[in-house]
Amino acid sequence: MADALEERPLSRSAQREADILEAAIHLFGEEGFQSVTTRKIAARAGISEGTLFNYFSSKNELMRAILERIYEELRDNASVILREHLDSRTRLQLLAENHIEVMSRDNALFMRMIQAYMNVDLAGYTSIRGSVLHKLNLSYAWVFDTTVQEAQRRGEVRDDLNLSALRDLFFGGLEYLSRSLFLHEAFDRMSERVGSLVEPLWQSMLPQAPAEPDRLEQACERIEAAARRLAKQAAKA
Amino acid sequence: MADALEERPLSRSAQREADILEAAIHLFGEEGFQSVTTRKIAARAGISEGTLFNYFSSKNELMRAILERIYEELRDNASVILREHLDSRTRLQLLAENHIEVMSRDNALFMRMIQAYMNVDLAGYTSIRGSVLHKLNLSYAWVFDTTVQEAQRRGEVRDDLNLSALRDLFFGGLEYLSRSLFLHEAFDRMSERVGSLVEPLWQSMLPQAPAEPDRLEQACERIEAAARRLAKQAAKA
Amino acid sequence: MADALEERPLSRSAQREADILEAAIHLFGEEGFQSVTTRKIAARAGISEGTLFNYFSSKNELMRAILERIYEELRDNASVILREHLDSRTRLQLLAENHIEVMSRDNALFMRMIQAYMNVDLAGYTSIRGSVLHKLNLSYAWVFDTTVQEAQRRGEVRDDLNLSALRDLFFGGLEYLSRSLFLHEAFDRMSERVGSLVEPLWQSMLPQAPAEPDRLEQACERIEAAARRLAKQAAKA
Amino acid sequence: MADALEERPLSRSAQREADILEAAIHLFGEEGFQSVTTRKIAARAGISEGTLFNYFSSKNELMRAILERIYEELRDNASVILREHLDSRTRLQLLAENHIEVMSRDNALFMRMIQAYMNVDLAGYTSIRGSVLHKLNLSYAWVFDTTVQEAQRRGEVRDDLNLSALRDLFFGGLEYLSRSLFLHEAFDRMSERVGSLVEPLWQSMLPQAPAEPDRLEQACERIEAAARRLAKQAAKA
DNA sequence: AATGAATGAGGGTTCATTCAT
DNA sequence: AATGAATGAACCCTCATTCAT
Repeated sequence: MADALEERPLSRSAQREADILEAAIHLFGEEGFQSVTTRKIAARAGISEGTLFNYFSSKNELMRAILERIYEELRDNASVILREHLDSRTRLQLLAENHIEVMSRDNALFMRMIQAYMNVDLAGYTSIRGSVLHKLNLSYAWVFDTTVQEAQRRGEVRDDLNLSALRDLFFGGLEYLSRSLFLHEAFDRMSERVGSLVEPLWQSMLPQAPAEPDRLEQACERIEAAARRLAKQAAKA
Repeated sequence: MADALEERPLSRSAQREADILEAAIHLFGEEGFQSVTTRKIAARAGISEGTLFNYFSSKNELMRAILERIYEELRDNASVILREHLDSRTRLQLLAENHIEVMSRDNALFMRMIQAYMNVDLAGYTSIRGSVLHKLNLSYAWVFDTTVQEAQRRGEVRDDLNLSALRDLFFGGLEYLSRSLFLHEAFDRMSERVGSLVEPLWQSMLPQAPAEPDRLEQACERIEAAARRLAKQAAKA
Repeated sequence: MADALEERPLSRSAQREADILEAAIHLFGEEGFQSVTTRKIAARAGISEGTLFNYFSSKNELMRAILERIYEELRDNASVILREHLDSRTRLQLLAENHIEVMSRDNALFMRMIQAYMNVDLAGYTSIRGSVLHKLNLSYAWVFDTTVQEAQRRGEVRDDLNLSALRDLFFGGLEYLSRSLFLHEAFDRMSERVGSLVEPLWQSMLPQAPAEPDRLEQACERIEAAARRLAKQAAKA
Repeated sequence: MADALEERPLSRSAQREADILEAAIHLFGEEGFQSVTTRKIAARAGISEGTLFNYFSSKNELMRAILERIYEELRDNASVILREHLDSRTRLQLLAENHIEVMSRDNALFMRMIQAYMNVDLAGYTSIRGSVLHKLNLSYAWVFDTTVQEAQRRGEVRDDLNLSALRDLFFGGLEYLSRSLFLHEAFDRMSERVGSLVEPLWQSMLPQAPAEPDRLEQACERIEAAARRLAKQAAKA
């Protein structure tokens, strides 16, 4: 009893739930969703198998709860980032770093849980649309949209951006980068790698359509030339 | 169509193998790798369960064969694209469209098989690196690198591109786009969506650092000036 | 009989375990290890197949448990024999009878389990040496060694016996005798047959190297001569 | 064709049969009866799976054929030994050595085949009695009986031997010795070990009940001494 | 005689979930 | 609330044997 005195004392059942989640997160990360049995989870959480199902009605539900927590954390971190940093470029960089950090943690647990969840969702003849995962994902992806839209309001980036495409590039690119970092165990250079990824995206968003100046010059000159010729012909006529 | 007409009939065993693959592809796409049993596959292929294992030594091996064939197809298509189109921008667009098409086919089978395979790889004590999947992936990702590098040789794009980051953005972005199309069953507008995704990438690769707004402003003014002149002359005429 | 009357009822799970063992022993004895399926065992024990694996982690483990129990029984019986009987010749006889009894029971289950276990051991990459079976065997064979060594200390048998060879003859001979009894269903004369087998062994252990007939003849004559002399002197007296 | 010219040409089918047996013997010895599949045997024999069954109607039949050959070899060797050696003690030694050699060969193939065969026999609800194995065994065990009986006729050993018990001791002891040698890979001292095993058996067969000569001598002397003392006392008296 | 593709009836084992205690 | 024994359907895979060619 005494050892919990200093902390906000979780109710017994809240503590149990936390224990189960901790155990599941650790084990899923270590061995993968399929390989981990509810028996192992219960054992690591220090409870009996039956009790586990008093807290989470199924193994899939446990997975869902974990995903929810991770998304919640992603959102919370994102809020802090947006609150503490005003510069849009910095915001994107930090959002990306946070995304990578959370995805890679616990032996890439998050990535693998998402994959497992997609399998479950599809296997169960459930449409992905309307699935819990989809909702979580939407509510989180919103922070990217917000950031870009605010940058647009400030005039930092172009107005005619295709937000959906940029979002796909951003999160898709980060997922691939995450796999790459995981593969090569190169997390020490994460921040730099993230920078390399965000930079081209950012460049493409800047107001100036990167046009080939020479071509623009030439185009202007051609129009002017045409105008001159027309003027001459008009004069002749 | 014509290219299949002349084919000699497959040998009995080649036909069986094709039947099994067809059945597996269909079922995996429909219900997911885990949910499909070897019994179901055998039943759909019209053979006994034992026979299946004469052709593919395990269920995982069957999955591997499917992945290999899809990667092979991706590479073949990519080769044709590179051969028939010289313009780098067009190449990227077509490579992307091909990627999406193959990924989305059969109820997003490919995407899901990759995920399933990663689970298998991670669950075993095999490192992903050095796994079959990784090799296939590498050999295919090479076509993107090649395309960009040739564009660099031609001077179409900058020399100092971060190839790895662009690759992650390209394939990662396509994967997310693919999910999105799949979700909204919006494949009719696929080509356009791909264009929206490739465009910012391409822009970021162009040699020109984004011009200052002033230059564009000036160009517009010159064009408008030319237009005014033309208008006046027209009025005279 | 009396010793079982007072026993407290087995706990539920201990009872289940006993049920499973009983079922397995019976079936293995009747049909052989390979032919008996876990399904059959579970059915006979009145449980589901899954439950069986809650008690014994594998079919092989079940076999191991049976072997262990039989060896334990052999050792226990042997201890009682050694405690209750001091005469070495009697000890050997009773040890042999006990061995035969246990080996022959349940349709020669024990003999066959050992063979099955050796197959398992050899098939796996485990060396027989160091295997569980080997340890059990060693700890039991020890009672024979002990008996002989005590006989040596008492001077009943020679000091220069080859214990290892005698042990092989003892247990090997008993195994063959057991097969023979089993074959001819001649267990009613078991005790007599065991005696015939132990006798030559015992004879070979006795201190006296076989004397030449002449020596024995001479000794008898000398004794008779002495007796005659005594008889004469007695007559004088 | 030409390559078989110099040897007594086996008919093609005889050669095939020999190939199959060779393959089976090698594989059974290496991996055990159960673990070896007919596929492996066919592959090693250089024939197709189907062909194997033209020569041996079942896998069990193949095992039976192997056992028969080994027993035949045992008998043949035994005949030679009896023909070439007249001394009974030497005969037993050589018979024993031959037995061990054949049993231990090919990774203890023979021992393991016998075990496998017993399982098959029992599993098939066949009585061991009347089984092929039993007949083979009987016809071979006959050489031991013959040897002992001839020794009895010559008067080398006692007339009242229990032949059955001695046979069990002989073959049973050899089987255990064989296991022991196999276990400790101590075949270099085989001949010596066999001697240690045969010796006590032989001793027990010798006509003279083994008595300690010294003790007999001493006893006689004591009796004589006692007689002398009595004589002296009687003389004094 | 020879082939080898096809068989198909199980084999042992797993594990999320339930429910009587 | 907590337990943990019991479930049982389903899993992937094996392999001796057959038989059309």
